[in-house]
Amino acid sequence: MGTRVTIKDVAKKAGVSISTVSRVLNKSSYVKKSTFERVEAVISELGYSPNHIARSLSKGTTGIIGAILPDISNPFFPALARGIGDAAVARGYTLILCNTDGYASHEKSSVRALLEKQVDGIVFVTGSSRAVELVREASKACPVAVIDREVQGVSCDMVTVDNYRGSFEMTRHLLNTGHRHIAYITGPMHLSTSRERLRGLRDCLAAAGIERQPLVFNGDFKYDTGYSFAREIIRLGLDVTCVYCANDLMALGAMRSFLDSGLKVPEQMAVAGFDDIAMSSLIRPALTTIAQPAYQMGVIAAEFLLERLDNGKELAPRSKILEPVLVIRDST
Amino acid sequence: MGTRVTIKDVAKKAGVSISTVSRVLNKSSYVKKSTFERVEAVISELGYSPNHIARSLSKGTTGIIGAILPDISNPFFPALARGIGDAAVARGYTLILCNTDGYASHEKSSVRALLEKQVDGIVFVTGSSRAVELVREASKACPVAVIDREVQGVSCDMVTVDNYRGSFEMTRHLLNTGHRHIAYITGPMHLSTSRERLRGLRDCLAAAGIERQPLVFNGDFKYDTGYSFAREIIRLGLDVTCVYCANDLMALGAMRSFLDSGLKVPEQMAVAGFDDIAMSSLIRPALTTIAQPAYQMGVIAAEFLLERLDNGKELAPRSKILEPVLVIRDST
DNA sequence: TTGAAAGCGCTACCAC
DNA sequence: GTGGTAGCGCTTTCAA
Repeated sequence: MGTRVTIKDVAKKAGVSISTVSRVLNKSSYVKKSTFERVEAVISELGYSPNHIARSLSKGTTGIIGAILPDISNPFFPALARGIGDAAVARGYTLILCNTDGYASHEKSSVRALLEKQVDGIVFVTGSSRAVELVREASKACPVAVIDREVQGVSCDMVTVDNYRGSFEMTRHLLNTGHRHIAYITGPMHLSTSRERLRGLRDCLAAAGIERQPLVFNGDFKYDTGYSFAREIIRLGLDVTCVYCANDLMALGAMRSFLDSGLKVPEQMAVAGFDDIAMSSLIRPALTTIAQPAYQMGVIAAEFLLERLDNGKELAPRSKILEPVLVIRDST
Repeated sequence: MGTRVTIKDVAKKAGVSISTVSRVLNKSSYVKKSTFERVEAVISELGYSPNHIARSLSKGTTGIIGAILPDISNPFFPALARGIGDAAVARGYTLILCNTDGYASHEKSSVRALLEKQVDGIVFVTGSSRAVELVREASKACPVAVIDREVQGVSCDMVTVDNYRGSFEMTRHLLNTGHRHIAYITGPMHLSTSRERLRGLRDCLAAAGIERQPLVFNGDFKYDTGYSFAREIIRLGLDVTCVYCANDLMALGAMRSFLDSGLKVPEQMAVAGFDDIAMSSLIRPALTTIAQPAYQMGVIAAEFLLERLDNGKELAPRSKILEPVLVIRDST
């Protein structure tokens, strides 16, 4: 814990005013070359580094953005967080990270904490059903970019993946490979992603003239849930040739379950997921899934936000829908 | 972007001085009950929330801690980051996250960014060989807790895992299961974790009176590296019955490589790792590995730091060495 | 129990 | 080109 060197110390030692020191710090207006160099010399001599907090207070911006997401230890989010972080750092911003586990209460306290810290903007991956009001509250204080999970009725930048289309294509693939009796394990239904994926499945089935409805289980994106529903499917001897899950983690669980029960995947039971987390390409049989550009989503969302901060705030809300891609591997 | 309500507005509306408002905000000294309630009413009426930046400037603390780590999208770190974050939030702190990819230059700019932001403390997972000077520089400005990878010659809190012992035990297990011709793929050798793990291996071999030296490959903790060294091992027909890797990611790569080449794991080639990332228990054959309590490490490190911030800074540096545990699964 | 006022370290406007 | 100075919004003596 050293002594804090302030702009005043530099000014005194260089024999100039603090205004001048501030000018060389910010290169904000011309300073005579010799003065400039003298000040710079003193700065490095004293090891001075500006107090960003003080600067923030007087400028009204902090150079910090916040990211609110459900759980960094869920394998889908690290890439996303990395994308946000990289884009932020590239523009000289710094990132505060908040985990909510999808609880409205944690989302609320995260929003509050970030706003108190006067972050310049927030990237928000919603997890609770109270998303709208929280996004709205946050938007009153700073720009917000909603990412991954769509939030209706708010006006802010939004970056998502075309979940409907991804799911539609996956379903078509499933139909192409001969499956007609499909079980589907959903994600939490208050999330747009979950709803869209289910809708994609249904519409594709309908479009193909399949009248048999898929067997739908209400899941929650967790590995264990995939595992147990799969076990149920076996136990009940359900007439199903394929289990398609709303995310990879559940698909991995389901696959494990089938394998543990001695079923051959994909011969006796096909399994498909959604996300394309790292694990999915590494296990065997490798999982057929819909790849989401998570890193890219993070980058784009952060860039939307930062452009809005740098240029005027009065840009119209932008939204970007990224195209997911079907990755056919060995599980289907 | 709403109007910022300040303490002044509250004071005026409540007909008191800003000092009094500050007092009710901080409950720092007695305020007459009726005044207190009136102020509180105005606060919620106006939707006032204190500007943390201003508070930070005058108090000299920010309530923010920084975490510097190599890469949040490397599966070992999310749990650790979550641990740090949870402990921080529990104490009312907020977390800034920086990724360095192990580059000294990025570590340096991260340290700088955090110090400028006046963070109250830093949790540092070192990745470069310039760790010592960076930790030292950071320590001049705020408390630092070094985590996971040990840094010699600095005086700060430190939380690590007993890598030596973990590796020793793994080796004993390998010997117990009959392996004598062991190949070992190291991590980056400038990391204490890598060195300790190698030392554990060697010492255990020596202790068991095995004179044949292990075949050591210099790795870098990456999946692909495990994959290619394994392929080399096959290609060269090296006389080895077991490949032990300094982390799970490489072990997973090696295993994949063997499997792809038609070798049976563990019958024809055993594989062992270190870390116990989620994937390791999910693949088949499940990976034998040394489990590290990553989440707990994060929690403890953050708590060391925060206790130091709350109580006096003059605590002697503490260090905690957690015990890893051998998890025997199917790959050995 | 409350108010006035001096900072915290910096930026930015206004003079010279 | 450079200096003086009024804030930024809050905390914290010091008085009253």
